[in-house]
Amino acid sequence: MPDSLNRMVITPELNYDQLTIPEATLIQQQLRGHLNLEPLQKGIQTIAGADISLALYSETVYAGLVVLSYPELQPISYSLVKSSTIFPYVPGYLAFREIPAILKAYEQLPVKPDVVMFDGNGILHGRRMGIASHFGVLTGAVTMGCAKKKLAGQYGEPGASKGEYTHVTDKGEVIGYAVRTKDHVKPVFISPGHKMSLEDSLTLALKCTGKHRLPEPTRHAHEYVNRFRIGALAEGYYEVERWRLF
DNA sequence: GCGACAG
DNA sequence: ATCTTGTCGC
Repeated sequence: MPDSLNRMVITPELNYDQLTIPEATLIQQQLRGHLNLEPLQKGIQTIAGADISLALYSETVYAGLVVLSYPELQPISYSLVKSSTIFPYVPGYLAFREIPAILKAYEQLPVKPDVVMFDGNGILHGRRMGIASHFGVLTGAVTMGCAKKKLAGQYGEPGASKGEYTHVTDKGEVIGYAVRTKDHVKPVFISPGHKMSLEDSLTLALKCTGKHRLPEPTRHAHEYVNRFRIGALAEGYYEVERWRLF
């Protein structure tokens, strides 16, 4: 890999805007060699959801992470950062468009979450390097993906009840799951990103599922960045206020 | 060439 | 993803 591209992979101040698709593909192939899909190594006490919101035809992106307590799933802190991107949305290369902004929000967190769940895929990707895996390898964080639509592979329709799931396979290997998180609602696509196993991602996704289709981490993240974009929340790091009865 | 195609 | 209005259901 050319040195110029290698710097793009390890530099804290990422700038993917000038990359061509062939160069981005090379970076994904390089990062793939550092993937770790072994089982979780420690207990989980916090899990964050990461997402971005943007206005149509605008290069401004509103990124954020919402950290939840686990297994209670109550928001305890959040980080919001306004940034910009010109890298277009290209299926299979979402990471190059969203990671720079999400990384800034992540760096703004004084205490990192035990797991980060992305609105997108982990290894459920043609080159096994979706945004969750890309971010994980880049930062060393434990990550997983939860997409609302299938990006790659084949799968059978899971049963209609909440909790039922099927394998998503590609080229003979299981790369994720189609999970029914709510009765009679379209399934979501779950896959490990980094530092967790396929089974870990499925277990965590189900434990993070409440009364909505989307798991609590990404559901809250989506809600927060949208409120940030419309001006209801300001950029910065905050700890959620709570009314305690003792 | 044709169909698929995260956000 | 975002743009949009109403509508059906818990």
